Amino acid sequence: MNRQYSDTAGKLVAGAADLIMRGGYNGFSYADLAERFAIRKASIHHHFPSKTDLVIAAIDQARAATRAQVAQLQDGTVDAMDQLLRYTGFWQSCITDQSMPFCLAGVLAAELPSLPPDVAAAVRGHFSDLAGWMKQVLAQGRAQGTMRFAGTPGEEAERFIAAVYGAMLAARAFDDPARFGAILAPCVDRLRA
Amino acid sequence: MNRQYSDTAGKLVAGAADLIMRGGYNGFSYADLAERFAIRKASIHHHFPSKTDLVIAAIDQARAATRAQVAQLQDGTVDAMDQLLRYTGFWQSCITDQSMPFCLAGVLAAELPSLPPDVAAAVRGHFSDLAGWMKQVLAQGRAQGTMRFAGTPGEEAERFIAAVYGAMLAARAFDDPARFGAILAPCVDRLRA
DNA sequence: TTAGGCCGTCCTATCAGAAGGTAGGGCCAT
DNA sequence: ATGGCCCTACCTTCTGATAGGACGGCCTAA
Repeated sequence: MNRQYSDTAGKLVAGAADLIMRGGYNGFSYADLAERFAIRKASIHHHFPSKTDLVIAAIDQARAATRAQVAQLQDGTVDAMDQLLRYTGFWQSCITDQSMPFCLAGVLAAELPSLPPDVAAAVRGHFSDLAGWMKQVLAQGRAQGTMRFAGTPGEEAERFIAAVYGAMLAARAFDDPARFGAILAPCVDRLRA
Repeated sequence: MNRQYSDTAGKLVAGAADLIMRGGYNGFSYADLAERFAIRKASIHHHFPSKTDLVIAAIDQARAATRAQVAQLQDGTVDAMDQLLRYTGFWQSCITDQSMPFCLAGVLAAELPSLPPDVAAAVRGHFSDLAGWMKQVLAQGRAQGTMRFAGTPGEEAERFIAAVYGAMLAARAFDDPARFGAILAPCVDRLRA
């Protein structure tokens, strides 16, 4: 469904995502990307006419990947707490091996007010996706009796998401990948029924 | 001690800080700043020869302001829990009235890997300051018997800081200043003895 | 008192390089 | 022969930065 991209276009999107994770929207240029893939700037413009097209494609790809991962977890065989643990574990390993040292949308969210409107909308879309999924997981956990928390699943989802992104920022600011898990562990434990 | 700046230089630092909070390091230029204060770009270079000088000055000013605020709270008349509440309350009001919609160092932390090394060092310095202060507040709160938490004050400080920055990011991502306080309230309550 | 020099501030003018982007052509597989 | 892909060759605007000069305030020496 999201394989409308040629090999090159896919490579470019992935490369853009990687650069954005490290330096944000204004932290990379077509020239950077061109150098990385030994291609000309104009060729990138062939696939993505403007920079916002490229960045939105990168965000959309991340959203699609998340949706795919979520769909896989939602076949009913994985219980709510495990879904949460896989989510945080996924990020822990990405941060540790530096393959994805930060959430793409997280970096962009930090500079939201200065982003082109349609990029900003895509970023907000990602957080909306994420909040929706997590709310559902928490509701399921409570219904299954494996989770316990005060307030609504929606409120608790907001809090947990904030904790995840705060932990990411802390891991980056203190230059210590292990801090991500150290910060989140008690948050997860607190949800245990 | 930090009033080595002329009026103009101070204005410029404040303006730079404001722009960075909204768009990050690469999200503003000397031209933006020049236009805002109806001054020429070259005049800014007179005060701050390079962009890193300017940005470091902005971070240093923020750190100095924090230190001053902390020193005021540490005269012994304000108990630990109140210090924490004033800290979060300060940010809540800044975010709500958009006067300081995000922590300067927080935005920069998101793009840390791509920052000039000396800017990155200043950013890490801010987080180190903050962690040191909060650890001390938490230790004091526990000693006074007004706070209770598992683990060391240092660990708990890391978690609380992560929660604060996560809440900031959530407020920005969901475009809802009230979310900051809503997310932090339970974190504060949890510390109450 | 005032002439001289100096310093801090801000200016005009200019620069090299990077930014995002466009026009148009060649090559190759269908 | 058409369409997709990538190229060379440009263009414009922005970016951070420099050189050098104008102006004013301030201190000092005559």
